Amino acid sequence: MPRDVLHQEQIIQAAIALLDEGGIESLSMRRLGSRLGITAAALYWHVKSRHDLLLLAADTVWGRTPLPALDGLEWRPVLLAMADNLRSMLLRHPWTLAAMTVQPLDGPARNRHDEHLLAVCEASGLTRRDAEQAAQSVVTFAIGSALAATPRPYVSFGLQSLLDGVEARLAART
Amino acid sequence: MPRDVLHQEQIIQAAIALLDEGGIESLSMRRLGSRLGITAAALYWHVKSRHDLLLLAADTVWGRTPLPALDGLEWRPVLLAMADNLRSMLLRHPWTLAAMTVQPLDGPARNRHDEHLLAVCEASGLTRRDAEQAAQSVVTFAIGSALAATPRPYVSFGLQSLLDGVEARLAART
DNA sequence: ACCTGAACACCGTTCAAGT
DNA sequence: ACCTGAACACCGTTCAAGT
Repeated sequence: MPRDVLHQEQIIQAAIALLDEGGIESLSMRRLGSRLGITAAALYWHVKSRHDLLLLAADTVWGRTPLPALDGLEWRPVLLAMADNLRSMLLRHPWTLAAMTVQPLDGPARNRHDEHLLAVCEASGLTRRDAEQAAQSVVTFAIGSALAATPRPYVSFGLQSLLDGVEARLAART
Repeated sequence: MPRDVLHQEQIIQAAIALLDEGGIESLSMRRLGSRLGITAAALYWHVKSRHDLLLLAADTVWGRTPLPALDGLEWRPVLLAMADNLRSMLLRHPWTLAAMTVQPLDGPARNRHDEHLLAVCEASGLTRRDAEQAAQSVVTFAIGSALAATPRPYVSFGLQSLLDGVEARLAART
């Protein structure tokens, strides 16, 4: 188990390298194997399938998205930063978007990111339900901006408007 | 040209059928050919490549998204309807999302949709620049909601908040 | 436990050759 | 103008067999 986990880790890293270089098409079991000095068939000892490996790779890069500290007082800039970090990670690894089209991701890293976002929204004073919706809206917009290749100033406009709307809802409660 | 265009049209329709049935993986030139009673190689007379065919198919279904009339007075419900129509089209043909990851779409149908959205935003009284940003924000959110599999009530929250923000910007101008 | 070799059932694309 | 056949260089996955 310790040895095997290490191998799987190596395989995922090599897969990410391949994906970053040539996109989703360039991840083939044969190519990946030869890069690791191994047969394509041998990969199946460590990984269930190409499909599964892709999901593992996607969750891994998701885990590289920085999560800003929660102790700051302003929730808006934190949300903006998280959206921007997520968007730029998705643009840096566009194959993650392709991975999402084959199956909704919910690896541990992705879940940790979602929970962090939710925590920020709750800290703003929104009700639990509104915070959940606000958090989901932010990821939705960030993911959409990557897939739709939305230019940065447009992203900023959309996010600001969204948060303005959320803030109005918040103000209406007090 | 008349005959050939008809053939290309048939090929695209058959491709869409295949894609709707089994997703992006199930569109193969060989399978498509055999469904049309033709060799895979023969398809290349009508279509440049599989990649190209996929983009043609995506633009075709984009063209099936209804565009609401512009004569209504309320821009908000029109925008909400357009976002909802787009989202449900994307969910009905999830392979369009995969197509977007291989290349930003800009077929005629897609462009017509974008222009319609822009026209609605401009009719609201926003400046040209703000209208462009608002329109882009709406597609971004709709596309994101399909890829992120955002549940419908969450989509509604996000879109309402976004439009609240836009409306505030509009009110500030007058 | 981990890996190889060979096999199966596929791919996209090109291109000479047919009609 | 439109299509076929054959070929090339690939795929993912399984599985007996090796160590």
